[in-house]
Amino acid sequence: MIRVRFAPSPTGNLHIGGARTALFNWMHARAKGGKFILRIEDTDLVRSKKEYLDEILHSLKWLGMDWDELYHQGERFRIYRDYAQALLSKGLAYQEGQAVIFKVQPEKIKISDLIHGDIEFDTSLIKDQVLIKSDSSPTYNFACVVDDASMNITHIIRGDDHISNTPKQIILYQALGFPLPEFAHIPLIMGAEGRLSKRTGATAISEYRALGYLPEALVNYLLLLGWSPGENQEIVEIREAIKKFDITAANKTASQFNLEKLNWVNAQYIKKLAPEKLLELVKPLLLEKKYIADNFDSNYLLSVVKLFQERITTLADFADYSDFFFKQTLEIAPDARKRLEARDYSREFRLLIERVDGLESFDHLSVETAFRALVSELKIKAAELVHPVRAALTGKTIGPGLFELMEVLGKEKIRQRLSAFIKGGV
RNA sequence: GACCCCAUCGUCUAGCCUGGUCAGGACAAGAGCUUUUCAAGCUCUCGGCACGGGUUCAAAUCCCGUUGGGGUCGCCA
Repeated sequence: MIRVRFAPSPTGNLHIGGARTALFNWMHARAKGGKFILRIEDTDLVRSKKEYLDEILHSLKWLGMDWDELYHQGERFRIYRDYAQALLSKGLAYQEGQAVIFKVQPEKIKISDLIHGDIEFDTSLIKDQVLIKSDSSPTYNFACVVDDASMNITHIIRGDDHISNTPKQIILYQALGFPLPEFAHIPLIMGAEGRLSKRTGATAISEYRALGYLPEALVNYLLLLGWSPGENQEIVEIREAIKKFDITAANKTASQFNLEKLNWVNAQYIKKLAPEKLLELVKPLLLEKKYIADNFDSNYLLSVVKLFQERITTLADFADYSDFFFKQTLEIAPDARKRLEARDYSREFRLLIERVDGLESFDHLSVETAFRALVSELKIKAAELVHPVRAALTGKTIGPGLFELMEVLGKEKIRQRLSAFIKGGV
């Protein structure tokens, strides 16, 4: 039985790199019918915080990763002490004050990493290792080995940055008489300028959630960083990805996080959504912005959603782009105002209101027919009236097709908004 | 500095193991089509095997070195 683990430390949020490590572990377990174990490494008594733990758990769930077992190192100090005691009695460790320290013997260690192949280390370069600190808490490497062994972890899939911890851990496996697991060190995710940091963009998974990225899209993108489903495939559903996943096929090279590509993946997922589903996702954001109330007409909302589904990159875009459908008083963007002030459109707007009001069946087709008839009579190009009308109705110079949005907006709002720009009233 | 890891378009990657297909795709960028705008979509273009040696009839692919990048050297995890 394959058993893997993700072992976050609740001293910060779940970030992009951690999520990818968790994902590769989870994928490996799910691909091979194994178990995915979550182990909270909260041995740092000072920096570990409950809020971080909650955030990590929530982010993992949001991304769709479920775990089969959950452990907290904070509840296992007794176990680490006992193993340290055993090493003490075997004469493999010594005490220094309250601390227990492992005596490192010089030897050559060779591991066969599932991703990197053979890696050799010389332990004479490693100094004696603290197992139990003076405050009686275990060190990372010690607790990690004791737990990985006692939890029967078969594959340790973790970041490249742990390669140099590996020999330190292997000598502990040997001293404790534990069998060695397989190791797979996956490359790190970098930012544009070196390390991925908050300076270069969002790092926490929760930030991406708030920004309006879909978990499926984020997972898909993360998967593409260091692994490929093959056959030039970019968009891959998680079920299919699990079938194809093979940890030994993961890349060795560090990859750079690229927001543009994430945006593209996210837009692809949004486009694939059923409009009703997109409505559900977008509704909380509109409620939060007070654009709508809880009992808002969902047919109207659905029509608006359909208008924007193909043109948004994130869920947050929706609220920004579609505000004019919900706000009572319109904000006119500077470039839209310029359009409206180019000349006096009072006559055209007045006529358009009349035509629209007179329409028996009101949909984008009939609106367009009426509109085109009007511009033809006025002997102007459609575009000459389209742009100012859009500006007056939406406060923007960009957006969905004018006639489609007019259909959804309705006669009443069209009349109100156009009137606002008619000199001397209607 | 020591030790370790890595090296294909600007970015993510396929190809590498089992040398021999114009080095393929995606994002971004540029152009065009479409068009009432912005997107989307479609078509095209630009652009890469870090460098130097070997091995071989043949090297992105195997070997060595150089350079470059990254990681680690805590009683943090």
